[in-house]
Amino acid sequence: MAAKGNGGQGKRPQRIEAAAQAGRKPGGEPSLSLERIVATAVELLDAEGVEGLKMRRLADRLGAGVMSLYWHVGNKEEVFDLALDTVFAYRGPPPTGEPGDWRRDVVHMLEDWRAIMLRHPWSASLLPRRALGANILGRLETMSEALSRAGVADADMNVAIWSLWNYVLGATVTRASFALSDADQAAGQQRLSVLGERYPTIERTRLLLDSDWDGTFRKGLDVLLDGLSRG
Amino acid sequence: MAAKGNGGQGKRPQRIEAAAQAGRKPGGEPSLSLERIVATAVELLDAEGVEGLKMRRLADRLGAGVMSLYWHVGNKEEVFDLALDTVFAYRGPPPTGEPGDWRRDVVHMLEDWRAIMLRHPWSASLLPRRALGANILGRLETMSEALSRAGVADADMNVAIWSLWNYVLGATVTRASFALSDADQAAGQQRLSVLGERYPTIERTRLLLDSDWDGTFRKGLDVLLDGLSRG
DNA sequence: CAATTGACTCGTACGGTGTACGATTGAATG
DNA sequence: CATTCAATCGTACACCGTACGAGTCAATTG
Repeated sequence: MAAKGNGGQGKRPQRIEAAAQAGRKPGGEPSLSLERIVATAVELLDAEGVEGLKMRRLADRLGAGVMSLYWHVGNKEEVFDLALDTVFAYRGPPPTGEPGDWRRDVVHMLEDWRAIMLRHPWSASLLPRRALGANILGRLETMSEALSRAGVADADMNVAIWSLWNYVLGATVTRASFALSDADQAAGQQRLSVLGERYPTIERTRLLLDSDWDGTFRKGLDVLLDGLSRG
Repeated sequence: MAAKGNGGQGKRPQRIEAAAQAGRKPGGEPSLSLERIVATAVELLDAEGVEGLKMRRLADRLGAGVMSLYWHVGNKEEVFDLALDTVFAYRGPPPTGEPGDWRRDVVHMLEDWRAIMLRHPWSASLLPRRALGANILGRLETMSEALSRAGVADADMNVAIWSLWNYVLGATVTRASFALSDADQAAGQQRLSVLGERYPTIERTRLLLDSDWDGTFRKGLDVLLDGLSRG
């Protein structure tokens, strides 16, 4: 009730069907379209971050008036939803290798997912507060199928799926957040000076300093997969 | 560079020290104070969510003028940072039981953390984009110590810490996001109708429907702890 | 052909936001 | 009393998302 959280598409009269026949500039550009808007939104998010996405700026990049966007989009929230789900499209594992290798498939999908979130850091911070789009659901389905093939019983499926899901989401969110907060060196240095006194174990293990994020991610994932497939 | 990401406190001239001697209302209220501001911000966040926190509304609740806040706070971002870290304070495990039970300590802390995030759902969605405050670092330290006691070598510590951390963060973020998006029933129903065709495995395991979140969380955590303590 | 429709674009305007700036208050200090 | 300084607050401004309605053109219809 607090959040508007519009899961399905709204019931605006606009843009029921049809595309591209009227209203192009004298130059001859393809005019506006939902695809172009979303693609540009992703560009802008990549370049400027979540708070850098303003409707006016988006319209500028598209060479259009601000209000023209609202024929296609409804509101700004919807732009976020669409950008998020667009970015999470999954092409599936490469066909090389044996077809039955469920573990390879799962790892590939999760690492692909993580790579996307690291390439588009805004997506990690946006995911928590948006409903799941088709592409995200598709990834869940893909993972469920693979685990089913791996012999995980339906009764244990929820634990398995959510454990993996949570792990990847958490890993990426953490990683993205650290990459950002380390950007300002001054604060980092200041943090270090306090570290030795108040957080001795953290400092000893150099937890925040030279974590091998990729390796750590893989190892933790292995632990999880071992435990889950063992039943 | 995209985000301002002010890790440490700023260098505003205001509020270096001192508190409470001047400027109270004729009534005799304790006037303004950083503690009161942050506490009220948490109240407001609990009641209205992230986008419900406006400086004017916060000032109203405090019976103060809007700009009075800015003597204490710097900007709105800082209010978020402070509210977040305040909420994550940890009192430590209950002293009952044997002192050496590392696993109980770790589980207690993680479940406490998760409970907090579920009680304050905004905190889960805010955590991804903010730097770690003192209380969050404290939790990392507590966990490191417990794992060290458990016999985890320093070399393996990063994997252990981050795996657990990621798991809890992901689990809570996911949980909070689902609680919100299921609030609008209409969209949920619509999603179900599509589910059977496009996502058969999801539907068969009733993944999104009757997940036992608490039980699932515990089981996944056990898998992880088993694997990690085994080395 | 002219008239109508409807997809699409966009300028203007409005209410709401965070906050810069300077005026104001009142206790503490000389 | 005069000065200082912590603290409060009203006004004003730039910027935001977007409601509203007018404008443009291709396709359709008579």
